[in-house]
Amino acid sequence: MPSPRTPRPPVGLQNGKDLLDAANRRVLDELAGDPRLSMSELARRVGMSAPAVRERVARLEETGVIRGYRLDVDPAALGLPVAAWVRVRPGPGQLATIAELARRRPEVSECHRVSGDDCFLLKIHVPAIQALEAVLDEFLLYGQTTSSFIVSTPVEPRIPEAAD
Amino acid sequence: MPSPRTPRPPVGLQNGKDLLDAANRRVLDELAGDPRLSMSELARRVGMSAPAVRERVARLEETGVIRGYRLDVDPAALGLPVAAWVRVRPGPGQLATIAELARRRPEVSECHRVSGDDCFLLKIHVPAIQALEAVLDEFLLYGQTTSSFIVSTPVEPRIPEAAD
DNA sequence: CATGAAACTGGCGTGAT
DNA sequence: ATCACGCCAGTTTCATG
Repeated sequence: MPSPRTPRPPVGLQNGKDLLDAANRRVLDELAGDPRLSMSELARRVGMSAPAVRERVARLEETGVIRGYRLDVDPAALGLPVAAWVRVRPGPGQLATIAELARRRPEVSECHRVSGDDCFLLKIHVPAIQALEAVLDEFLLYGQTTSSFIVSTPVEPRIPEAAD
Repeated sequence: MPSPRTPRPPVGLQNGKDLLDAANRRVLDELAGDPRLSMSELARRVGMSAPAVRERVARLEETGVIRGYRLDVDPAALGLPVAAWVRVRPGPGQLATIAELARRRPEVSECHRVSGDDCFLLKIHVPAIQALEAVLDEFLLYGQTTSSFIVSTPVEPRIPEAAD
């Protein structure tokens, strides 16, 4: 095994060259599979010493490659089996209102500002289809909505890669 | 050891009474805040012993309330600063083709089957706007697409709750 | 490499069914 | 009496300087 002689004091975020060598890619893949891996186990899998792999993970966190760790809770188990994507087109001057409303509404699990005819894309979770009415009603005070129920998820959230 | 255990039938998912008592809610909230909390620290925060809280977390995993733990990687740090939501409307008989293509394409980080005029909603990450062309081209072989660039994310993915 | 902390295991007590 | 749950104290493994 080569000694980890990586001289990289000033590594910019845009310069992904050093940060994404083969070893770090393996670290990310293994951590993606199970973020709670112990450093020792992670070291075993990528064929490095524990301190070495710890240093790499710390570096990935500091530089923002690893933004954080998240808990994946099943909304259905929380009593919210119905999920929908809702596009919202705000009325004049209501942009900030919609964003604020999305933040405040507990049924909203995600909100993106997007280009195109609609300005926002929201992911919404409710106990039953009927319960969507109350949510939509409030957004309709400030704009127009288009709803699509999520029937299945062929690709669960995963780490993207550049094309081959 | 992989963290998510195999789901088991005994406890119905809709029977949230036992699974979502106050203690478990606190466990979920704390874990959502930091999924890498040690069991000891978690136990301290919710006011229980470590083995007790370990048992609760294990149960939440077994019953599928906790679906897993995910690594949040910044696509920009991976050289993919441009993100877009793309709706895809498959041509006749191309439903399965689109789903398979979404799975295969590394730029796709997420794919939902939805109701409405379009059948699929994809999240796509590319190094630059121009690179979207090649991706769209392949999907356009089997259907129509509508793209919206993600400008910002007012609400980062979070755990939804039922309305008050 | 050494030390302190945390993860696991088995055994025991308690309270509800 | 059984079962479900939590605590305690043992050993082993891990994190960190």
